[in-house]
Amino acid sequence: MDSLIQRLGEIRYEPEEIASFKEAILVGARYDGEKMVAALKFYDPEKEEIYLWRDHTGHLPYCFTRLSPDELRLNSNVIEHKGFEELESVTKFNALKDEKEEYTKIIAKDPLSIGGKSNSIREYLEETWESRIRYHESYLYDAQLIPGLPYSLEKGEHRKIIEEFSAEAQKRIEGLFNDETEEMQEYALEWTELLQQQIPNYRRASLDIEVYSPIVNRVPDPQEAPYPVICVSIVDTEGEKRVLLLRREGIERGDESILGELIPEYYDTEEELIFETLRALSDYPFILTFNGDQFDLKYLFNRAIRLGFPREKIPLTIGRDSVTLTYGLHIDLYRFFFNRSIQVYAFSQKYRELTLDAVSEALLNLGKIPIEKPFSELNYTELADYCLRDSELTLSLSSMSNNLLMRLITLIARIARIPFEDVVREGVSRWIRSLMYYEHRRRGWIIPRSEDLSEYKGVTATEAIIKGKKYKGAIVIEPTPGVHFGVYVLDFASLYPSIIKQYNLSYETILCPHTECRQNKIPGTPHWVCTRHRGLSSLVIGSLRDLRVKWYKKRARDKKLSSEQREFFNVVQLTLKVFLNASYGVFGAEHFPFYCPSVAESTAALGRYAINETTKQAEKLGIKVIYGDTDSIFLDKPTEDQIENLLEWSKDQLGMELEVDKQYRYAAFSTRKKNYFGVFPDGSVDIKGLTGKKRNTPVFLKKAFYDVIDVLSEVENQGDFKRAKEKVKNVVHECYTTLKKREFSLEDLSINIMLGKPLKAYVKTTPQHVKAALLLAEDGQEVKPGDIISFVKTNDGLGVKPVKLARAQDVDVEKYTDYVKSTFEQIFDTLDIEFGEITGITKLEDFLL
DNA sequence: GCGGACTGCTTACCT
DNA sequence: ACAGGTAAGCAGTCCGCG
Repeated sequence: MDSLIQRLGEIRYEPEEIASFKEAILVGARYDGEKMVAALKFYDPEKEEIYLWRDHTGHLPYCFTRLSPDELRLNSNVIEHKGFEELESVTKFNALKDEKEEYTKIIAKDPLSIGGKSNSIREYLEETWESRIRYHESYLYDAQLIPGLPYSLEKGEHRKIIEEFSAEAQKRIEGLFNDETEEMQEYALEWTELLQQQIPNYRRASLDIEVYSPIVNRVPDPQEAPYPVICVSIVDTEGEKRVLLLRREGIERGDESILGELIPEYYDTEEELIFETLRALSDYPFILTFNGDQFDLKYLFNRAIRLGFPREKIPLTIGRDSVTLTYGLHIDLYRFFFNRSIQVYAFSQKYRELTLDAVSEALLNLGKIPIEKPFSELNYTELADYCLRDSELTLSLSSMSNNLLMRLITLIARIARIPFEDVVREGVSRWIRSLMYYEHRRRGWIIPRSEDLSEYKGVTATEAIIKGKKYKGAIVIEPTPGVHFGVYVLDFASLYPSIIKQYNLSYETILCPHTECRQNKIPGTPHWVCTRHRGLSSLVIGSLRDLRVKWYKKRARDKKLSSEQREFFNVVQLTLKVFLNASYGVFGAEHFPFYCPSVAESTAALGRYAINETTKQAEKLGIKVIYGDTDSIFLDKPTEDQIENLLEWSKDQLGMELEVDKQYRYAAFSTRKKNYFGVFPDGSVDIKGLTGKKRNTPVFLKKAFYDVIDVLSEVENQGDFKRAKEKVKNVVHECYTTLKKREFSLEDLSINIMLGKPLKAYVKTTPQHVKAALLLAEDGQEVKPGDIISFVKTNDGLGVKPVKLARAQDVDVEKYTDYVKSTFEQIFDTLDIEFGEITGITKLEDFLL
């Protein structure tokens, strides 16, 4: 062990600090507590190395107060604070009041002297501004540094490298923004410049570890790290694959041929195994894991400590809920895939469950290696194979679709101005917060405290339909039940961002201080909007919206471009979509630093206004509106002229772009909102909100449901319904009788519901899936939030049993027939008119007779 | 003591 | 830690019932 500790010195601990480089991407930023300066990490794509650059400009942490320097000098807690450096009088623009103000900048020697400890300077002052911004971010904003962009370094001075983009492209973009203000044009050009820069290849490796556990189904606690690490796999972008195994007594080799060319490395001691792992980790600029923050790297670190490695020599830094590398960057894919915005908008909900198996199965069509035996009983080869697959999957997730994931991270970093490791660990509201902070610093605006905002802008005037919500949201138009042939769906392209742009919404423009603006009312609210200045968020969100709609989305579909170019434009438009979709919501989110419910409320109110006015206009033109939700209206057999007319009207009267989104051969509605299906001219089907589609629906019912949909997708006209009816009847009848005869397996009957919180957090009620989960827990299985509980309905006991613990005779068939009935009623109700007139059948029970 | 009406909780979905 | 609106099933409570 002593010699190993000695050899720890061989492991590269930090990136090299060099005086010059030609081109490297800014990827990381942190505060160097030892040297007391900001430290930046740059990635050189040529040499595939990380460089360190420490600030030498003398930049220091600070915050602001409204006290004058003289008043402050009376406060000895501040002036005599050991971290106090100096005071400086500054003028800042207060956008809430639309006037300049004098502030005193309190400069400190280190970030913790400003805030973060009980005796920090901000604790001795009643009011401080900008004292809660993390130092490394504050540094980036002040230096106007943008992560994700290439820089050069000469004699210790870095410079942004901007690759000129073609004069032609520049002209075209300018052309698109001809009708906009100069300010808007500037923003559009700046964004494009930022987004079009090359994204390099990132040299990276993925890591996965396996740990011995004496208890089956129990993952050892990474804080304690009580048991040995028995296997480590590392796979990199150059194609190298390694598996490191710990020799243990009584373990067989197994058939190594299943590993192909790979030769596992065997280690006699765990210390050597961990040493080699740490050495390998420090070889790569980027290390990818799947849940490494919570498990793999945390376990490695704590295990290393436990084995006697000195903390300061281990090339890992452990945080409250993250583990970072001292040399490279740690990208935890679990954190990124967990991000709702990424899940929904970047990957269109292709994966639902947040496990490596589920995510890779959904995105790569390849899952983890199934194992039947407990971990401790696997032979070396089986263990190696299993562990290797996890690393391979993790790396593949970052490489698929031409490195989509790495590109997304880079682009988000550029827009939000945050380091890569924060992109992966933080949510969209933090990204937008960062972008807003950057803009404030650049403009010399003081960043308002949330108290400042709520003082003037905290009011809402509408009442939400849902109890407990803060204001009224979108409207859903009551559907006209029945089958409608020839339906056109029109929608507003990014409705809320369009509204924010068009109506100048921003925290400083809503309820602004000028009396003459009070006339400029938002329909449906008592709020008014500024007529003097363009709002910051209106400008930022507006320019991003226009770029996405007018440039990136169009180019992503431009057949004149190579598929590679199109793909790039598509990644950019996806990234913009993530930001835009959250841009309205954040203003209604309390934890957002620019929380401004009046902005959110006004946005929603204008959305209702737009849809209501459009509906009125459609009806004026003689078109029947059969449904609508938030930003869309469904039209019954409109003519080309009528559509054209309505689109024109919207552009002229609302200033917003209404588009034809889709067209259905027919669409079927019941009386339920958010619940319909539509058949496209090519026979494919759009299903919205129907029970049969939901992920908790048992397989047997889902299958019957999709069989029915198949039949209905073939219906071309009213006349076809008669034959379709017979087929549908057969399908449902078959399902019903098979159920009655108990011929479905338990798996077919299982209901799958996700556990939303820890079992003990269910204090108000005990839903069925929780009852089932409690039975699993009793049986000794680990159950945690995010797990999908599979259970069947039973006659005995609690009325439910986990599939794993149930027997066929336990099943409550009656309960399942209710389920069948309610699922198909959603469809039958829509067909009521046609079916009903012929047979008088509306309810399933009658239908089956 | 039981059952129907009602409210609230929970999940999954829609935009 | 982006928002609100809707459907569905069930848990739990209240109230009436001579």
